[in-house]
Amino acid sequence: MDPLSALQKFREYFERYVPLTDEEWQALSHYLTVDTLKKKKFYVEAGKVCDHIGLVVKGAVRYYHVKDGEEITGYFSFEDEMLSSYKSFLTRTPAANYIQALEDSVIVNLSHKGLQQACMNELLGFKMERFGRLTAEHYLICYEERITAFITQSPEERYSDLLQTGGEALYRIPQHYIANYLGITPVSLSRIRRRIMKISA
Amino acid sequence: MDPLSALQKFREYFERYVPLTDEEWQALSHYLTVDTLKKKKFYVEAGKVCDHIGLVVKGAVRYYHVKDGEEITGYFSFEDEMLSSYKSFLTRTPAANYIQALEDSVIVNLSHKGLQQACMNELLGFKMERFGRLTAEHYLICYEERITAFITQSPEERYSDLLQTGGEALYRIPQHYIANYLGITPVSLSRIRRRIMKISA
DNA sequence: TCAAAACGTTAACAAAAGATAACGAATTTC
DNA sequence: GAAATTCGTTATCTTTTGTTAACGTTTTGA
Repeated sequence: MDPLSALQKFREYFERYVPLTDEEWQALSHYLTVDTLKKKKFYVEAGKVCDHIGLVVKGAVRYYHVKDGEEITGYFSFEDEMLSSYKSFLTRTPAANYIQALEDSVIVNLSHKGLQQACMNELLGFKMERFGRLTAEHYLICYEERITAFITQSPEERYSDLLQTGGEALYRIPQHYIANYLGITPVSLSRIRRRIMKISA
Repeated sequence: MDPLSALQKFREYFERYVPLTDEEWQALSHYLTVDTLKKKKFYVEAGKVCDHIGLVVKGAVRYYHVKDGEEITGYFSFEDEMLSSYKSFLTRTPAANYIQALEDSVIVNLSHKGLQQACMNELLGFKMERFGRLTAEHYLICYEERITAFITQSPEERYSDLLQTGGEALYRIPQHYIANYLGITPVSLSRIRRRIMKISA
């Protein structure tokens, strides 16, 4: 993936929230970098401050925590999704989680400093602020729904729903990561799968 | 609680995120209403669009879903916290949940239309946008942490943590609501409480 | 004020999930 | 291309949770 079409993808993503003039885009793109992240490499590591926010233009990453020496995967970002350890990025405190590339990936990054400068930019400030609000709102809604699922649904229901809504991206993820995502063990997910198989068979 | 000091509380809350001149506050307060919500009355009902966002100035509310005829409590807002059925408010779609007063409450409200007007207001627009972003980010972080707890912790750990961080507000809430909040049944929470009692005794 | 409803706990049993280990298959790595 | 690792499933056993029902207590509301 060449840098120019990567940047173009970022522009398309941004303009889904806030339209830009060519001049504004010119100014904004100044603050962006196009980076590659090889499989298994880290976008963020626990204990370090996450200094950027990015858009996955190609590839996929997983978010995970380490508890009692075990990795627990909590989330994924695929093409056309933002990624960051949001709390760390927003509050400038050390991240509690790792973000690691599941595949060779291409990411368009905006550093914390770059974002600050873009927000102070006469031309861009208002639109950056608006983009930030809409992005935060978007994830707020996603998280709200996920919490609701934890409270109102059984693991089996959560998995069934995920199968319906998850799309093909699901098949790129190892089962035991999905189990973590659902809040259960891999062994338990395997049993749920067998139960569902029998019903639908 | 008189309306003026209720509004003053809203200003203080707002200025924790974005400072205002007296003139700006004058303009903003124009869009606000001070409402009372008697115990058991609804701030929002499932199926209806949530048309406002508010600040709890006095009292407390609970958020709940109804599934298979059962109420499942997912969240609470106490004094000095915002409340809204965010997804419904932001996307103008019917709410999936109820919000009900746990106590007689006083709420400073901003309607969707009021917010829009405030955002278009020459004087206020930028600051409203910024307040919206910071508020969304605040809840984003809260939700992120709650999801992490579901994934990485047992119900017992979640309850222990809640006891430490929850403060006195916890004692105003019936146990079975807390059980729902933790994603378990009231019976299960009762057992967890007994286990913890025995350990600390 | 008094009956009704709501609440928290406990018991008994069923169902589900966690922990651990084993196994072959697939994938990775050198 | 061979050895090592990872992965998904299954089995066994233990622990936890869910379900239902009962009970005394507190709170609510007419």
